[in-house]
Amino acid sequence: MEDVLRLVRAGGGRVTESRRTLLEVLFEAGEHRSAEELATAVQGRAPDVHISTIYRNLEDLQELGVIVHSHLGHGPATYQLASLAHGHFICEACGATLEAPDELFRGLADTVRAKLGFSIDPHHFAMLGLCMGCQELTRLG
Amino acid sequence: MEDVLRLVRAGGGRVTESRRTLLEVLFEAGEHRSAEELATAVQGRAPDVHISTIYRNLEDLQELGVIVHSHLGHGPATYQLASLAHGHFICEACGATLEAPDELFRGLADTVRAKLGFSIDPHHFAMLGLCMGCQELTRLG
DNA sequence: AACACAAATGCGAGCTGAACGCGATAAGAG
DNA sequence: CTCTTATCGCGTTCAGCTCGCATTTGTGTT
Repeated sequence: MEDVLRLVRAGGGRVTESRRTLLEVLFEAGEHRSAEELATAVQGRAPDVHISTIYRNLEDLQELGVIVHSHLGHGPATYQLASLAHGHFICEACGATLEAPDELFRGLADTVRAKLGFSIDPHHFAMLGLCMGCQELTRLG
Repeated sequence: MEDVLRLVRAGGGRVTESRRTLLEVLFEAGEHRSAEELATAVQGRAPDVHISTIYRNLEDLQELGVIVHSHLGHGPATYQLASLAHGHFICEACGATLEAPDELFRGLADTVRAKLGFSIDPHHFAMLGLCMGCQELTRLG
């Protein structure tokens, strides 16, 4: 947290109440928070912070590499600390979200680097599919 | 094409001018077309077709399994015939799009099925990362 | 060939998620 | 304490898509 504030200042940025509060919330809130959720949480402590300020700060913090956002489906983007980033598998049928340890992607990452020269970031977009339960249902129905 | 029209009728649907024209366009246009692009193409032949009709027909055709849509980035969704579906790798830096043969995902698919019981559909969301050129640039600074 | 009726359409309004323009405010270097 | 300018609050605007509703149009049936 203190490190991040130092990083903000180092980049010519200022540590404002909204920015500090947003960071506090991000550190406490865990994963997969939408901008709207973060705004509500921030406004619980600093009521006048406008949602557009949240969006601007989220963008700034991303540029600093402190946080990342990902898309888990058709809803709003979700934000979290970069250190917590991981991949996701989401069931198209029931919406269940499985978190994916990075090891799972290692094989794909190696293959893609070898064949296409491309270095993947498996976190940004979720990977869709069917969870175990919904595969059963599909098979039966 | 004829098969698709038959399928539409079989499902209680009707073959309207807008629906047939949209299908023609989809068969001719190839891959990665946004709803807006498809609308423009359709309107070249049937000027009164409204964009909301395009969206509704795209949805219906998806439910029939004739087409699929995917998200290649932060812009609009792109549509194409289900038979042409494939995965994508997109460079976060320069936007380059690489198409991914399904074999690339086989290893991941097997691992994920074994470990999580989850059956992946690698087409829906693109996978981000860095292309060869942009990796070089990043390395150089 | 005409009918009836649900499916589909055109149009406009509405919705969500996000970005922008602008004048006011305040962080923090000197 | 002052001055510069990063940041803010607010309202507006945008993109992408969805919905409600009156009207039109396929299509199986007569």
